[in-house]
Parts: sequence; C-alpha cells; structure tokens
Amino acid sequence: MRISGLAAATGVPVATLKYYLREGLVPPGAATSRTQADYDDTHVARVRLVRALTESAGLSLAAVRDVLAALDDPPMSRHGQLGAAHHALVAAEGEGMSHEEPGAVDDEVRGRVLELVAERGWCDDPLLVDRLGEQLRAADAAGVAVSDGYLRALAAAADRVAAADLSTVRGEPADALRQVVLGTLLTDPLLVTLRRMAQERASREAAEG
Amino acid sequence: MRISGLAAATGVPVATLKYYLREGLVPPGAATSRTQADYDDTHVARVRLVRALTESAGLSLAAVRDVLAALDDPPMSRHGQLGAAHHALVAAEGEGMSHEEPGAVDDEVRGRVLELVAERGWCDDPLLVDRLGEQLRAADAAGVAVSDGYLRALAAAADRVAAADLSTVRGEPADALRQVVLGTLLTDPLLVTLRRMAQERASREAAEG
DNA sequence: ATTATTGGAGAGTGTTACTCTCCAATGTCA
DNA sequence: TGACATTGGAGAGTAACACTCTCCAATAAT
Repeated sequence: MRISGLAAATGVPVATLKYYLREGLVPPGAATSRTQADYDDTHVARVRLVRALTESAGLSLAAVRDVLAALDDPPMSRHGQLGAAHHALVAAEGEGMSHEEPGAVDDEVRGRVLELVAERGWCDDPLLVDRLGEQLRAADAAGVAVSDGYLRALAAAADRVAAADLSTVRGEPADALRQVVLGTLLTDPLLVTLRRMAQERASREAAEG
Repeated sequence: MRISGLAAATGVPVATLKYYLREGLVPPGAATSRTQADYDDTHVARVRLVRALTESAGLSLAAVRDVLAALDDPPMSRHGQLGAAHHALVAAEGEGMSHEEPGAVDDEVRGRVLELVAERGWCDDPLLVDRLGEQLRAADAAGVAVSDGYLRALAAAADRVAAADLSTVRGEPADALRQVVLGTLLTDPLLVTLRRMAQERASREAAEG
C-alpha cells in the first residue's frame, strides 16, 4: 500500500500523513525505491491511534508522541512498567500546564489531598498530588466549593472505575501497558459524556420528584 | 478598584484583562470618567472564573463565552432551566468537534448507546448520544475494545457521580444552575486525576498480589 | 507642573496543526 | 516508448487561538 492507499484506508489527507511521517508520529514505510514506500496494516492502526488520541482524547501531537514513545519502548522492570507508562501518560497530559505558578498549591490544600490519598491507600506521586491540588484551588477560586463529602464521593467512584480498568487487562503483560494507557486516555472523555447523561436524568428526577 | 487593582487581585496581566473586556468575557467596570472605570469583587470573581474554566477545565474562550452567556441569561422555564444550561454546556464543550464526519456514527454503535441509555433510564439527547457513539468508534478504531461489561461499569460509576453532583445543590434554585454547570466543568478534570491515582494503586495491587 | 496611569483600539507575536507548493524520480498505461 | 500521474521529501504558507505590545489623548497623583 502506498501513501494514497493509507490515506484512503484512514480518511486522513495525504498531506497530513506526510506531516505525521515527518514528525515521527508514524514510522516510515518500507522503501521500495527512492520515491516509493510500502505501508501496511500496522501503519493504518498507528494513524488511527494518532487520530483517536488527538480528536477524541484531546491530546496535542507532542503529547501523542510522548505516549507512543513510552508504549514503543517499554521500560524493562516488570513492576515499574505500568507505573512508568502511567507517569509518561500523566506527564504528557499535563504538558502546557503551568508548573511553579505564582499561586502554587498551598500547604492547606496539599494537606487535604494527602489526607484523601492516605485514606484511600493511593500513591502520593507529587505530580498527581500537585495537579489535584491545583484543580481544587481553581474550583475554589471560581467560587465552586468542593466539600470533603463530595470529594470522597468522587474518589469512591474513581476507585470503582479504576477497578474496572484493571479488570479489562487479560492476556500478555506486554499488552497490559498498552491496554491501560490507551484505554484510560480514550475512555476519559467517555466517562465525562456518561456523567452528562446521568446528570440530566438526575436533574429531571429532582425537578419532578 | 481600577484595572491595575483587578490585575493585582487576580494575578492576570493588565493586557490580558483588556483583552477579556474587549471580548466581552468580563463586563465593563463602572465608568467614573472617560479614562477611568471602577471594578469590584464581581469582576474579580468573573476573572477567576474565566481562568479556572480555561486553565483547569480546558475550555476555549469561545466556549467560556457561551457558558457564561447561558448562566447570565437563564431561560425562564423552571423545568427547562437546568436542561437548557446543560445543553449549552454540552454544546460549548463540543465546539471544535467534527459534526457530520465522513465516519459518522453507524447504526450499530448508536444502537449500543441507545440500549445503554434505555437501561439506565437516561435521556437520549442526540448531541450526547452522538458524542458517546463517536467516542466508542474512536476507541474501537484505535484498537481499544470497550466491552459491554466495562461500559456498564463506567455507566454505574457515572450514575453515582451524578447523584453526588445533584446532592451538592442546596439553596436557591437560581444558584442550582450555576452550581451544577460550573461544578461539573471544574470537577471533570478532578475526576480524571482521581482515576489516575486510583489506577496506580490498583496496578500495584495487581502486580504484587 | 510634571509624571504616571487609564481605557480603548489596532497591530504584532508565538504556538499548534495542518496544508500547499515545488521538485526530480518513479510508476502506469497506451 | 512516450505521455501523464503519483510518489517521497522538504520548505513555505495558512488559519485559529490566546494573548501581548504599541500607541493615544485624557485623566490622576504628587
């Protein structure tokens, strides 16, 4: 399959595919001559993955590159593998976020986050803790109070989602990484949409009942 | 308070505030002369809200404008009020999403979504149904299968989150709209972060146990 | 009286994700 | 064999976005 075939198979314009090739988001095809290369199903899958990650998960191309790099070149330690990919994922998502802001997370908010984390037995990865603290601070600054009870309700729901996430991983451990990372990135927006749907019913019930 | 005071109170540069004023994201201050205006706490709150919505919730300024417009000018019907704001929220979030794509949601995927919606007693707002269908299609195209069981687990978690969301609404119904819309937008990223934290523990347990 | 700051409007900037133009080399079909 | 389309590759151009800068005459502060 040549580049026009790849374009036809994925619905992505040839010019865009050339751009992705240049940026290293899609590996080069097997060169059959100086002006010809062959693309196969792995290229089709890669292109579709890039599109899903940008269009559906809302990642920037730079973030996509980082995630793909983490998946293509997995760290060897069996225990650290998932964690490392997870870290890459978290870091990639946070690109373009402000680090070391003037309004950095103060100790009160951080304490609140650490308390929750300890309660749930979660990890205290500073990247995640800071992000959560920042999000709580932003909500507060916008005049939306996040009560402890509400935060715990969200945390309980997150625990259930995470349990479901991990239970989807069946098969070779080599695939686990890919499944969890991609699955999470692609189902984040799905979860948000489901929340909207559920809210509309809940608000109808509240209005009618 | 003049514009430099507003800048000091919010940490947003004067040039950016002028830009927000021009774009109508922040209402003009009370003019005290031809080259002077007075800003008060409502302006501070508005600026902080705009920042939270863009930086934390990731909305574009155009989306922020739509959300603020829906909040500032609430539709009168008491039952439709929350629904209308919700619709504005959903539409605002979806700006920049591709409508009427070539790979539009096919009937099989839509059927799956409608089945889930019926099961849960959720609304079948075509905007949300199409979005969910599109997200399922994207995940599938990227090689990430979303099983019925997994989807239902996410739906159950979404239902619990929505219940918590609605339970936070206490007080005047005029504020309910604001609380739910802003609360949801600002806690979507929070939920995502919580999911990451929960996943890391779950994966540790899976690796060790 | 002098100096700084203001509101306002226009133009300029940096980033992102393409999209277009050009090229000689190559493939395809008559 | 020759006409014509397509290819890979590289550079430049584009559109949207969110600022940021420059300028101005009119105040305000000292």
